[in-house]
Amino acid sequence: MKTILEQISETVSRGFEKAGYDASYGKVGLSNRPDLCEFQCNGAMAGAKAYHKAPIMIANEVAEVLKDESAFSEIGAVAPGFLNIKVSDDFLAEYLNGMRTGERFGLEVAAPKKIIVDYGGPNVAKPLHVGHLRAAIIGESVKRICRYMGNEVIGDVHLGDWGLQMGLIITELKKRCPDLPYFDESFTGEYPKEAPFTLSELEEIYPAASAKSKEDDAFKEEALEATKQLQKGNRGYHALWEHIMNVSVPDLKRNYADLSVDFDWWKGESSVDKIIPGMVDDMKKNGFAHESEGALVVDVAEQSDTKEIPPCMILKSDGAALYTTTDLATLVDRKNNFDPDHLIYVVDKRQEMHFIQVFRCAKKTGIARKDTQLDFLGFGTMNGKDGKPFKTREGGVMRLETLIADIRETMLKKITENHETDPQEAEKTARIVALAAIKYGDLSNQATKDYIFDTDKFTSFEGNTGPYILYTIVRIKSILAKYKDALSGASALPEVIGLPQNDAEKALMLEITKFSQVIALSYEEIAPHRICAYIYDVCNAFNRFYHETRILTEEDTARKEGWIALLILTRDILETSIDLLGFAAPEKM
RNA sequence: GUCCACGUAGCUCAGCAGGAUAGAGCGUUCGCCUCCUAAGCGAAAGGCCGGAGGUUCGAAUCCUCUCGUGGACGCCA
Repeated sequence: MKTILEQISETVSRGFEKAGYDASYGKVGLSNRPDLCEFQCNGAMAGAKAYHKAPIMIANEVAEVLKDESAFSEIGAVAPGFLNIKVSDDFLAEYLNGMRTGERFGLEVAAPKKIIVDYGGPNVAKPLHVGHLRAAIIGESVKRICRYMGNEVIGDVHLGDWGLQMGLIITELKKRCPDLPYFDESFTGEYPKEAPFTLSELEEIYPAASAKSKEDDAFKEEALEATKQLQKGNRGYHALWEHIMNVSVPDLKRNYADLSVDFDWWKGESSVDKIIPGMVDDMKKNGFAHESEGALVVDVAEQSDTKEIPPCMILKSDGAALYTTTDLATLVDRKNNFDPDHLIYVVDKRQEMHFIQVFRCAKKTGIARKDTQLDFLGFGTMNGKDGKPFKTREGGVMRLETLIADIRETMLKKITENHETDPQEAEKTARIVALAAIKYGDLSNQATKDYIFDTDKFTSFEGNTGPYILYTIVRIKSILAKYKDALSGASALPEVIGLPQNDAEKALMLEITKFSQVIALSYEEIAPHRICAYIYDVCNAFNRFYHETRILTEEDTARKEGWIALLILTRDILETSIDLLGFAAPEKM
């Protein structure tokens, strides 16, 4: 089904043609003067020059041609040359009924593409902290949007499980427990099945080792060497690495599940390690890679660059792989396993340079096809109320679990304050609302900008917040539930949406019609915040309508049934939209 | 130093394939519950869209310069 703007534009374009002008001037947009009209066309002013005619004359002629058009209840020319349009009730109701019966509410999708969204990047052995929140939330939403648009989409967590942090942990462990068999080079037996550390010990070991390496050069040297040994296949180190993974990954999975974030692939840097030697050889053989300052690099600077782009480093001067190496090898792996048309990296925007290098190198060396779309969606920093990076009161990095627990507690308090509820039920609802508060709070901002994580604001039921959205959906559900209860036996819910009965109802209907445009735009721009803005508009329109209309007590059955059908569509649109953002609504709250 | 992003109401943010009077929310002030969840709705006050030029019939939106803030600039990830 064509979007409402497309349909109206087509009609107006025909009008321009009939009046003797080029059809291209008939493009219609949303009105920016809702007090005057619902849709507007500015084509007459654009065409004035070409036709040497006053814009108002052109607009008048077009309006005259279209004055009997059944889709419009009003079309008029206004100085200096605007065409102001209101759609007819019949047209609007017909459009909504088309949405109701159409797949994806009439949203048209293009031929499916294969897309990989890379949006995790947590390091194993480290607990998730608030820095991982944005990647998870934005990436999950992007993945769902891509999928909704009919594409085949893979979400990959892309674990940091192969770099220096593993060497650091191994080295620190060696200092603490040198007698473990993993450090005995002559040991040939089987290593223990149980890890020599617990999760919380592991979480303590890494920061300790990291801190040590910053002060102690010898320790850092050792860690670098251990990293290299691990990558070379040292048996004991590899066994330790497996322990680290076995202890850490289940915990990561649990944390992501808590956020309703899930990945199709749990691959990591380690899973592409075997690819690296061959890839590097190819780059050398084909003349892409050369030595520079002891390291192996590929030049990626281009003539048109306005700044210097350093070469893409493939191997460090000690021969070890690094970030770029594994990212490139990952591209090789992904091509072999999935052959994606499009890759989207949801990563902190400070890593932009790195990805420019990787993308250019991949294209240049043929690791990515020339027509593969490589996108870097860099997100901004999550700041505290003071405008500085989000920290705990003590100034440390806050664990993600702690943050989520805090928000849940706040929500639980609010829910129990306002309503008497069963404690278990309240707990469940609090979890759902808390997730909405966090995710909506993040996604309603443009991803690329820094934003302020304000707990008080996000958990509020007032304003543009997750809880307000859920509250509105619950209101709708509540009416539908009551309506259903009153229905005799197995009668079906009414389906057909009727003509709007008042301004508030028409306004709600008009908001709903924007669905296709909004989803398509948020997909094109990879911009979930567009969906947030849309949802908020729909909720406001609904609440206004709700306030003016007594639905359940309406005596005119046809009217009432039309409203129920409209509520069902509103609910479905809202629930579909929040699902694209990565959260859901409860039945009651 | 070079390059990039951002600067919109007291605060937090939309709007940026140029259009008619720049929008929300919070906060402030004032109304509205015998009625489907008042966790709601309505209204008021609050702006030289950082500054200066330019392109255009028309600029918050495009271009140039300038000031301010943040970030990136080869062996961390």
